Amino acid sequence: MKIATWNVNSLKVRLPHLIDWLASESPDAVCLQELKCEDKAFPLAEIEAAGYHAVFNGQKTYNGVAILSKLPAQDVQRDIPGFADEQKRIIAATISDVRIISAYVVNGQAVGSEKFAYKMDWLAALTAWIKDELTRHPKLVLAGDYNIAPEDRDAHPDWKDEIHVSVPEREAFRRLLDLGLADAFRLFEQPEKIYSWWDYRMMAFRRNFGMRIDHLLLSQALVPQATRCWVDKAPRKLERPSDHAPVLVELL
DNA sequence: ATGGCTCTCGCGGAGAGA
Repeated sequence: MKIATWNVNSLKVRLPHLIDWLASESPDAVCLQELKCEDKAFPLAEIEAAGYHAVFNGQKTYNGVAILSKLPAQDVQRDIPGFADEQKRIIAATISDVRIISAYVVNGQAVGSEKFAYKMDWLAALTAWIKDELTRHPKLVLAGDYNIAPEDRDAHPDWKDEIHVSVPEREAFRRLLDLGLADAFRLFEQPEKIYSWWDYRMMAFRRNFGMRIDHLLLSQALVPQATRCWVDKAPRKLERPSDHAPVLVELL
């Protein structure tokens, strides 16, 4: 089973890239973030024509998440239960016997800002909810754009103590791992300087001035099933790319 | 080097992203 996460930065603009990529990679499930479209505008016909089911939690202009899957999704959950939030950042579904969550974590703008406080509150609510989900679903994948580079080696060294690499954010990420989740990427030997996001400016992609902020966290029951995890940089090289590259994990 | 992109809404230019 191949599971991917990809922040597409507008599903409408990236649809041709997505359709081509589904054909070439043939993932069993794909978590998407930053759809930037309402549910009524979701391109369901095109996705179905590509051979995928889709469940989605969309919003105009901002945010929006989806799960595409070859098998139909069951027990679909939208948003974090009990957490009042206008922003559409969560969708969860069971595919086969695996609970899959597509999460678009708050950006946070700047350490100490109001948006940063929202990011920390949001992560606390996510962590409490995932703890609960794990009691019901031993096989769980928490996939998405975390807007956190977990360690120094996950960001170009010019980033220091700023948003995405700050201590409080990294502690929040650690609290997720402490639930018994494992960063699939770090289960395997990896080359250095692998990132999943590069700014559109400054020729950042060409200079590999990026961060690894898109992650697939696996529950303990899934860790022994993981055989490979990698970032697919190919779609980032296309014309009009998303600023994020997809990340994939392969499970037995 | 944090600007200098790219996206959305909507028709000019602002806000957000990371």
